Amino acid sequence: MRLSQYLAPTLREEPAEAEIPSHRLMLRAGLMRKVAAGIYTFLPLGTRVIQKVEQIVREEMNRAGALEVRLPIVQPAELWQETGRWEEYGPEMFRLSDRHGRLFALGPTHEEIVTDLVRNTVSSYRQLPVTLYQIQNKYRDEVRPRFGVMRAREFVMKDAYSFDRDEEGMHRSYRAMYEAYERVFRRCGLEFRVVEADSGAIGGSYTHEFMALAESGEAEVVWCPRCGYAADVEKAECAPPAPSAEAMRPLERVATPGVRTIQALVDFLPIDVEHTAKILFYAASYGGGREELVAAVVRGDRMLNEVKLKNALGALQVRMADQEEVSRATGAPFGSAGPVGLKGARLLLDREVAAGRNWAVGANEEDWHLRNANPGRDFPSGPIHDLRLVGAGDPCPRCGAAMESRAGIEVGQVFELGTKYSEALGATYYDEEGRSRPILMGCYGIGVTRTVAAVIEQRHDEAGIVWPVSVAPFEVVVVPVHYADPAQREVADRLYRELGEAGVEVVLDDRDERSGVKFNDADLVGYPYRVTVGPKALARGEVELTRRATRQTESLPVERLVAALRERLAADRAVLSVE
RNA sequence: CGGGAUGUGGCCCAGUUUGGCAGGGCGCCGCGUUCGGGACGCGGAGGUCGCGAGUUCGAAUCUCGCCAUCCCGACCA
Repeated sequence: MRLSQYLAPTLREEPAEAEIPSHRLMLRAGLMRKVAAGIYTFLPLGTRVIQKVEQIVREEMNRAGALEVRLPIVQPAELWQETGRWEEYGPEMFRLSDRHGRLFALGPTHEEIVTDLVRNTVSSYRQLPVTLYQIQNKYRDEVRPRFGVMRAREFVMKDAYSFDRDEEGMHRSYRAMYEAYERVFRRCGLEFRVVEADSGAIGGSYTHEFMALAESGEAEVVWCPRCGYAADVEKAECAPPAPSAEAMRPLERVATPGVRTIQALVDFLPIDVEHTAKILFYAASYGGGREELVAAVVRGDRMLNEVKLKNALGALQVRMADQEEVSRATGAPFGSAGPVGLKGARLLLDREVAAGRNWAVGANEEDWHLRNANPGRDFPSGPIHDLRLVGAGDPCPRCGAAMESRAGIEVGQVFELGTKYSEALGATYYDEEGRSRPILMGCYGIGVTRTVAAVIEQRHDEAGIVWPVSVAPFEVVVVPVHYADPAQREVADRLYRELGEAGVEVVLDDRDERSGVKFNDADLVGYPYRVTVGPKALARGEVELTRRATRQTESLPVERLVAALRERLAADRAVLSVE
């Protein structure tokens, strides 16, 4: 491809609307343009990168035995009503109606459609197992689209669904996808961790997330450097606290005028923060409009994990209760609540509070606190749950070593669904004895456009993107310093032609621009290699080969360039290889 | 949905406080000079100042309403 005939509009200045590196660079390097919040047009360069990732995904899916299909984006409401998700999915689903007033959704995911397909086409155990996948746009009307394609409303996703006769088969299918995902992300050059995750609303039992480590990530990964335990912070546990050896001291009521926060309490008494406990009030909803006020007690310096709270309660949703709700139900002034004598809310203790002694807590009375409150003596000793958010430094639940934590981008997730959808939609098969059985399902997603963003987050510098060869839009750019010069033109044209013939993905920057413009664009777009054809080296019959990642340049004879470049590319591919 | 900010040519921004000719840089078109890290000169095109009302002799600027975009939070298969 000749850049003079290509559409790669790079921007000299930082787009005002973009914050994180991948978003800024995708706009600046001419990969995409915004059309509306969370909705983008992909230009030729961006399209090529997406296709590269798609192709890697496709190869690994096919290798794992999955079959590619194309399911509709426009999906009838009836199917979603059958599983109850027409209501459940809420405002995140784009909905529309046709000219007859029939309701449809733009697919945010495809469990309903694919299960409908399978219930109508699969009836015998002989047809199982089967795994179907597609690579296609998905639509989710996110509350807050942000960071470019990181959280978009229209995005490219690979989604796969496995169908098995029994649990064992489901585990096998799951394992196959899990391994395929590891290969995909390794080939894309991502630094990632596979973590245990909360199954959330999708209702499965077993699930892992694939997290690309990056500061801009919206998720947090906690892992143990010793034994390898790794989990999404929403799910992460830590080793249970040892029961306190302290003797219970007598309960003491202390005047604490104006003290409303844990920090103020620590400073005022004074007391160490490890002996303070706080109450967090939540409104838990269980469906059918049933709501309940919940009081969760955790150590003063801990954060509550809302996902754990939700799971402990078996609630559909929890939200922090507001001041007014709390004082109405408990009669306790906000900021002075404590577990001793608390009324009007369901009390839950974090393990750490249950195991501890002599807590400083609110007295349920303005300007008063209690010291040496003890579970079992002064307030109920249960129910006990693991409610706290764990983080860096907490002991590993498996081996006790101090864990580490980093932000991550969720680029993929694998789920075992069991029979949730097959039962709702009546997807069954007949076994060898002619008995009808529900099909066991799994579902597996990769955010393709998000993966592109994750690669950029991990691989960029102040000048631009630093693509790994596997997903770069082109592998090499040939830059004649001054294309109008006949000698340079002749060599540049020849190298461009020979590289193309050798199967290298190459662009020729034949634009009538100054060399500085072309060099800067080459760095911005991030082609892994640049071949510079300039008068200095050319006088010796040489050209320069520069590696984008290191900026290292070597000069070599024109006739050796093609072979040398093929060698370098082969070596780079070997690094990303999964063989 | 709560909080904050911003909307002026394709891009980045000034002008709004104190109402008075719609500006600069980049990019774009033409000519010339230049040519190893975002050149220079000359000439040129391009704007309902987010939209709608209102105040005023006069509104990018003041008032009211709406919309869009971005950030933080809540939310998130």
